[in-house]
Amino acid sequence: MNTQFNQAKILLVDDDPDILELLEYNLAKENYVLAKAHDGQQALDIVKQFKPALIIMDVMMPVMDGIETARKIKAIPELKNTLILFLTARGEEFTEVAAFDAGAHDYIIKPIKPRALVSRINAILKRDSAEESQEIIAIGGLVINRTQYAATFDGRTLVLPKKEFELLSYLAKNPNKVFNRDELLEKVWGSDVYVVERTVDVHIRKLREKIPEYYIKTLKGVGYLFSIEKA
Amino acid sequence: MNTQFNQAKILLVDDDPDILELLEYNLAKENYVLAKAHDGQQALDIVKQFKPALIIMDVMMPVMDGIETARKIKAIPELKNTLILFLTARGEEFTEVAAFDAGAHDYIIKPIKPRALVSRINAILKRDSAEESQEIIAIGGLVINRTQYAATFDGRTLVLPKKEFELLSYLAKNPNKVFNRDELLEKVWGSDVYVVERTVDVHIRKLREKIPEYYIKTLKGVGYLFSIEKA
DNA sequence: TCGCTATATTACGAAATTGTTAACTTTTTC
DNA sequence: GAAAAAGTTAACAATTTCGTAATATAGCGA
Repeated sequence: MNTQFNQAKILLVDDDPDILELLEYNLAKENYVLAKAHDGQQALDIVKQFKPALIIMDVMMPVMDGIETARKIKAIPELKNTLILFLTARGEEFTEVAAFDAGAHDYIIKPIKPRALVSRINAILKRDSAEESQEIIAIGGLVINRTQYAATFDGRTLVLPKKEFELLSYLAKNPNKVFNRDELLEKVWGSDVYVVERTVDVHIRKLREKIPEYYIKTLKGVGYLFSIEKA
Repeated sequence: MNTQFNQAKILLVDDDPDILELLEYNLAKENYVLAKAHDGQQALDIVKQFKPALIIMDVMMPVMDGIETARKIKAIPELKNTLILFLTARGEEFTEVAAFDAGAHDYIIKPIKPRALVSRINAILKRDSAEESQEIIAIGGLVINRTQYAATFDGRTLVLPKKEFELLSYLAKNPNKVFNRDELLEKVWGSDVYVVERTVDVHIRKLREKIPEYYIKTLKGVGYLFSIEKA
């Protein structure tokens, strides 16, 4: 089926053991890391430790229904961004509105067709992880258009050679995240390029001449980080 | 789901990241090209570069509300015809009149139902894009008539051999988009033609003799791009 | 505050990329 | 089938970008 590394964690929640098994069987084949819960309460218990990237959950469950469970999970700050996919039976009284309101990303109508399910899940998780080459990055007056290979700051055009452009793109795409020189070389220069670490400094400096200096901060001994906060 | 090529550009504007993500997920599935903004100001920054066909925007936003933003966008001559669709919460104090006054095409009441949203958007954009295979390309004084295989600049006839004509057509049809030599060879020469990459350079040069030189820009290490902007 | 270490800055040369020209080949036209 | 036009290639020139190293500056712990 699939030989690549998936490794994404998925929590399966359903009170019907058959469904759980069906899901487990099909997703295990895809190398996902799985956990199972039989009801909403159990899901809540598990989720904090397991921290799945995606939760596949039946809407209709005893004890606590899917909507309610989703709402409680979304209320936990560190799990706010967990993806949730609901399972619902055809004709089941199901308020689509309530589901999306509770933070659902999608839903699937039972009976489950394994092929469709798997491709849908692959799609959801691929999008989430594959750090897409977003065509437009906009943050703090800075607009980077990767299609045009052009960037503007407060409307004024920035002249950015390739390396500077790529470096700025990478930093701006991951604001408030620190990268050390090695990481930047790896991500921007590529894993096969062998240059001295200090090269990064020089490019950082050139960028600082073109955008507000404080946008790129130095954390001594740690790395560089893009952030539009002043202090 | 939708397997066809949409390619229409949509700008999403909302201060709630969850809504943005929800919209992004559902529209990306439809192959739209997306950009996101978190507030009105950012939307304004982006819009000039991105030139979306449609803007989906929350009405209530900090910094600058949707109505105000829409008004400013509509005030930019080249964006006058951009479609705008507002998002508004039920019961939100929302003057429909003001919205349409600001140039809105439609509005949607939250919570968002993805299926409905997508079909509504498909409908809006389909209606708008009766786009044929574009037999006439006109941009910045340049008029290319593919049916007649003729081109003029500022009214004067350009003498363009076939390859030059095709190359210019392709570039002008995709303004502000960068292509490297490989892509141009693929698209203009065809996938079965085997010529040296640098052949492109020579044709680019010949074109530059016939239209304002700055129309075709070189991005070192990246490719060529057609743009009528001067700098 | 001193001294050590990490980062900033600068300038310069090497490397990579593109521009330009002209000779050569292929295709088209008459 | 010859002449003209178009297309391709290759060589060399011009340009830009990049990486390095040397030096200056700043931050941090003792």
